[in-house]
Amino acid sequence: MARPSKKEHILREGLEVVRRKGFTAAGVRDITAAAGVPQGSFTNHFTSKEAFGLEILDRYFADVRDLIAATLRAPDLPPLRRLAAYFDAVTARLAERGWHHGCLVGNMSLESAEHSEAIRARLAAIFAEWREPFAECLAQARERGELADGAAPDDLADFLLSSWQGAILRMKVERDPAPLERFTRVVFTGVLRPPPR
Amino acid sequence: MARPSKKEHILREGLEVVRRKGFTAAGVRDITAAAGVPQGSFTNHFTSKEAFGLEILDRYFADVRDLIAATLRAPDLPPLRRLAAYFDAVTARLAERGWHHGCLVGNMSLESAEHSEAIRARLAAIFAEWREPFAECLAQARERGELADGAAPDDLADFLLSSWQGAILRMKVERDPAPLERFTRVVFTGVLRPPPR
DNA sequence: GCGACCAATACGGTCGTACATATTTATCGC
DNA sequence: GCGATAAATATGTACGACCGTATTGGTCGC
Repeated sequence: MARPSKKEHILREGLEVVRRKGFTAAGVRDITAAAGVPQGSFTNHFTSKEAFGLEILDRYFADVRDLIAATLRAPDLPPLRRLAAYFDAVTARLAERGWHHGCLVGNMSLESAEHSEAIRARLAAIFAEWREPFAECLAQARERGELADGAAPDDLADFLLSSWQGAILRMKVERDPAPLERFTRVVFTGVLRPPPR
Repeated sequence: MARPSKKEHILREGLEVVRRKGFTAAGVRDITAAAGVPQGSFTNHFTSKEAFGLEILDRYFADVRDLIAATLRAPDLPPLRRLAAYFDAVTARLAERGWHHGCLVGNMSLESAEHSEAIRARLAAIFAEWREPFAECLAQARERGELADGAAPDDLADFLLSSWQGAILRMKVERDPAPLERFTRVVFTGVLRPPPR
């Protein structure tokens, strides 16, 4: 066929640039410079910047899937513990970036969903997939009698996912983990309470 | 002084353009064109685009203050009713825009907080002020025995505010009010429950 | 006539994208 | 084995448009 592609390299470094600067503000030249490739390489691998945006979204969410597998689907933990493990793991990753960059999915939701119908649709699909492991966890918790009656697991899952995005938003503004900690505190003492007995 | 300034006009129309396109993507020429003024007028009234951004933030939040006064501080409603009135009023405004544009504060939090320290600081101040009427409402509800013990009013207020931003984010992606409705459903049945008796 | 505002134009730089050409490599006929 | 071929990738450069900002002079009201 042909020689080894630098596409992966562009995606990896480009994702990083977009996380730092935002999708609109990150120029094609910023991306290729970070990847150490000439400008033309971008055109070769991506039909447009929008197409590139779709690919980094997929790449980012693939990583989220791994995180979900390691936490929400952990085999030997009770459901609510798995939930807590997920939020803790994300918090640790956000800490690595000094509470600066937040979540690519959330960032592009507010920045790019309006500009591009393709990106908006992809984001919607991502959120739909994202909800499932949460809903499963919550359903299991209720089944085991560890979660009081209340909203349906699907509703609760979407609520947690959305609210978590809101907490990350606040974290970005305050550059401080307090909003994340407040989230887990309120959620695990107020929202996900055990049934009365 | 001098002849009537077009600054207000630029701010009003510019705010609209920024809400539609995002702060980065909205060019100075877009703004002046929407206001029907020549380009130079922008330079005359704003030392930079960043300064303009700070002013539209203030302008936007002044409107939020009015909404708060009309709902969260309504004299003749019980506290939790006032909370619901606030979320309903915001939902009505988002509906006017076809669930497209979300909240300027949230948008700039994810898009511009990283680019400009001045904007980040202003956003933090806005959120701090925003929390107060919520915290008051919640404290009153607890005082009147209409809200179960749990998280401190300050924590709960920030949690609600953040989570509401998250719900708006999801609304923007799905272009549908379902996330907003889910928010109020979960919050008013699960988070803000009455004390046991 | 002075200060505040309006108006027009221009600057240097960057944007996303296009394109023509060169280089590398897997595959296949032989 | 081996050279030809075709496909995929790499590269360098250029386009036209737009970016935020600056500058200059005109115009109005006090």
